[in-house]
Amino acid sequence: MPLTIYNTLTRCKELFEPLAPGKVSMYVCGITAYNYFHVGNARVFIIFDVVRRYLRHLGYDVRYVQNFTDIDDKILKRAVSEGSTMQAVADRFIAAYFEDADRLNILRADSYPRATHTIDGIQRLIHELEQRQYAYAADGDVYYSVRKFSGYGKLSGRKLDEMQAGASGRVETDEEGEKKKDPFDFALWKAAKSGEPAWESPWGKGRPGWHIECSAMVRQELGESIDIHAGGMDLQFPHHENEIAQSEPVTGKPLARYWLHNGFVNMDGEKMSKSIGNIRLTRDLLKEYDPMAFRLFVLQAHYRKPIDFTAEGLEAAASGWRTMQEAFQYGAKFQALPGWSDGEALDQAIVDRFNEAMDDDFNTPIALSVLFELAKDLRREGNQLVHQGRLDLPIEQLQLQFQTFVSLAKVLGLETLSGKIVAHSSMSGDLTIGFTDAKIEALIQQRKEARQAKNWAEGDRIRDELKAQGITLIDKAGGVTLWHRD
RNA sequence: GGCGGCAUAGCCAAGUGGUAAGGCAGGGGUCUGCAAAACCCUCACCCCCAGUUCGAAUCUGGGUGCCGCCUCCA
Repeated sequence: MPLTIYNTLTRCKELFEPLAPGKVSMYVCGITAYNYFHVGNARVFIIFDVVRRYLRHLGYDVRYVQNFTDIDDKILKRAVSEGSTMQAVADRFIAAYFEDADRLNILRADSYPRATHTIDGIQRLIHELEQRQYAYAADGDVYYSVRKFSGYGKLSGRKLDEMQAGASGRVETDEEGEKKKDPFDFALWKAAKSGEPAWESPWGKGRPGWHIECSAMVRQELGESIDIHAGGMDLQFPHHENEIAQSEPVTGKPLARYWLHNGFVNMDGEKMSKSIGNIRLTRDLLKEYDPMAFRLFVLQAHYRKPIDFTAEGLEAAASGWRTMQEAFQYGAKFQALPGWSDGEALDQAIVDRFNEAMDDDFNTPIALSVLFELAKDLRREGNQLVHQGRLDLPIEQLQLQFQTFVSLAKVLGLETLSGKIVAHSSMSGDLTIGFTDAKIEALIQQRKEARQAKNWAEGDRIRDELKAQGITLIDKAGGVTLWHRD
């Protein structure tokens, strides 16, 4: 089955066909750099990272662009309160973005355009809109004339008249409102206020409005028409609607063929918002949870549905990730066994099941169920090996399963980061080194003698001592004791 | 007021006409001096009512409940 994607623009699942065969251009709205990004942002980045990885897996050459908004009222506000500059604040949180995103195993974009580096493109676009009379200058500001664009509302499925009739709580009494010809018109360019960063322009000193940057950056980085444009649900209106309005009258082409929007992350059933004060920063979350556990948490629900962020849910995901980790770790044990070959073949039937799930609008919950089936098999065999010293399945089959597991997990960005996790988890690393295999064997022998003398207390003491060093004993029938490091 | 979404086991979550994936947690068992680990087994008729159909969690109508967008917000 070929890939089908739910397109917000048409409200249908559609067959995915890129503009240019074999190539995909993709733009994801990134952060406004005024703070560390929160878990809702993280969901966006994880989900579209997976979309990108899957497209690659299907053989597409993907060009992925994600912007940084580095001029904005919130950044300015923070700069003022810190006695810093807008650029310094933005630079700091952009650097932080990379630290956090890297930990979540989010692949680097091909390009990260910044609004302040796109001023020329923004001004050119505004100028073109003005020429076509989609924009008008008013006292140093420039506004987009929403009524001019017949397609306005096509993405979010609303009509201007209906919105106006019912807009609740809308206040249009500020001075900006007075300059607009229509309350739904929005700013493309804003006249400079004293003390704020500003750029020279045909309309006087000022700075870009809220939506124009993305239109300009998409055009500059990817061209006039792209394959996929993505972001959170709330960007549908007005942000993406406005992007379409700004771009399409100028280019005469659809801005994007497929519009994808993901559902929100709620906090214990409530919307995450500043006013409630329940914003959860990804950086803080990662102090408590393995980044991969969070990735698993996000991918266990379909991307278009809301997910509820709860401690219980995170714990469940962390347990699930432990299962997968064990499967990864047993791979190393299997590799050392005779019969493990150099091949990298995959189990095609399983790959097909995985692809079938992902082809259906990126159904990651089902894709994960395929991975869990593999992981549980691998874990059982691994345990069998450690506890019984034998395997039930032929090594060739295990190799196939393991390679398939690793390969498909990687498509979802689930990877063990080369032993780092293990190193971090052993708190008493120095002491562990002190316990050589020989010493462990000797202690086990002591314990065996104690137990034969029915000195259970001494036997348990030795077991506890080893446990404290991260060494687990497995007593088997016949007095044989196996052990392994955790 | 306008538009849209959701309601499946203790929790999370797939499934959109053919008799309920998967994860987490739980229960029972084997093994053990006890324990741990491991292994085996086990756990739902899908919010309510009516209808369509040989057959519905899945379609239609009605009801109830929850949520989102319309405002900077992922």
